[in-house]
Amino acid sequence: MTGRASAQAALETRRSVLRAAAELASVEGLDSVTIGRLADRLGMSKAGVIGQFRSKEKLQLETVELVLEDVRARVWKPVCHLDAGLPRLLAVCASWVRYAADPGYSGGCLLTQVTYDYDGRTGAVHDRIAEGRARWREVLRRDIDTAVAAGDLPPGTDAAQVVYGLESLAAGITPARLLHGDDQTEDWALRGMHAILGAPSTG
Amino acid sequence: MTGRASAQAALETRRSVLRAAAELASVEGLDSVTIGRLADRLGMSKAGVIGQFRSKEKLQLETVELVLEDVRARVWKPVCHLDAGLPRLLAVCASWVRYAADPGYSGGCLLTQVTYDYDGRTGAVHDRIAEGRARWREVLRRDIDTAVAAGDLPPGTDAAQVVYGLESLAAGITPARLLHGDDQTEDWALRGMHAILGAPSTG
DNA sequence: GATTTAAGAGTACGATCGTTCGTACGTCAA
DNA sequence: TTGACGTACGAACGATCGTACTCTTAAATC
Repeated sequence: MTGRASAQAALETRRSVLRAAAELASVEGLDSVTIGRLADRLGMSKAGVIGQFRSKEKLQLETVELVLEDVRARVWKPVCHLDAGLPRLLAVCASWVRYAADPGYSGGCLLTQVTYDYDGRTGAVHDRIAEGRARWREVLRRDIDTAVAAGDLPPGTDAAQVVYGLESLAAGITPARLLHGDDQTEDWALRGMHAILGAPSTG
Repeated sequence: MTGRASAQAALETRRSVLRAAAELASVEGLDSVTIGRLADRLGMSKAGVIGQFRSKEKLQLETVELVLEDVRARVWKPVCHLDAGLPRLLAVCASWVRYAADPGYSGGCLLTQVTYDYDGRTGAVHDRIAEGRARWREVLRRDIDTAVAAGDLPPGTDAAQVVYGLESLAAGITPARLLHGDDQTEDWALRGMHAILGAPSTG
């Protein structure tokens, strides 16, 4: 059997490695995260870093898993208890843009970064990102359909088009912030989302 | 003096290197473009590849310059002769999304790729991208202001917000296409832009 | 036709990449 | 206390990175 204290210490190590990997990846991209640099940054040996995972790709995948969980916890979880349909959609948009504008990584929202980085590649990371995004789209689409059924959105609304607009506006926050220093990105994105959803934007 | 024929051959080499670099960068990102892989792909030696440029960063910068020129030629140039204001804005949107949906690189629009890749970094590539995007924003903003003055957009229109919406919708095309295989991204983006600009979307 | 010039090949350099090995140390069960 | 187990280390592997050099070769100028 695995010892308890050592297992907990190992878990602690995993988390610190993943946290460092996420921070680094947000700035320079997921494949600029090298074992050696992580080892240096953490004061560990390369073997100690990679030993927790079995390969670099596994480490990358776990990093993706970490950020997906982070988004789920900070964007979806605070609003999932609300009434399905437009109310929850508006709340999702608010927490979404808030997260994107202040994700806790110095290189901006890591999910956006990895999404645009791996969209054109093949492999496990691409597939995982595509799957995660597809699920998120599904969540949004369901609430859009509910809103249409409730009469909160016009009948005949193209849910896919609405989803596209929302995710594009959310993803635009990071480059606007980091390339131009825009500090109103959260407002811009949220107002755009409200326009799409037919909600009045309070000044 | 530089010979004419050899200089032309060298220029040919430059272009083929840059074209290969752009194609590779669109898929795997600008810093996955290594001298060795370019040399292999082009059937050249590493020295022959890098000899045209003085360092890898110079090659990266010239690749960025190439794609900026490409966008200018294929997005802006076809519509720049139109009347300033809303007419030209609508035409820009059309050629913009058309370009983003079919940029000629197998990894999607390279400008979008590099933008989201380097937004959080420091260095010459980041700075050049930021400068290019700032100029593009300026072009858009001017036509928006003209449209407002002409009464084609409501007075009090927030030009920065409109610009943000347009560039976000354009940038959303690539991941939607490549991650989910969406083939209606051009429509989605264009309709979203028309909604922002208050133009009716013809079905 | 001889001289000059530059493009590109070839080779090598030190650094770093991801990965694998043997080993030392600490923790648990027996 | 002993034995088994797992963590993390240090060292080393072959491969590849960007760059710097020499050398060949072909074109341009005289």
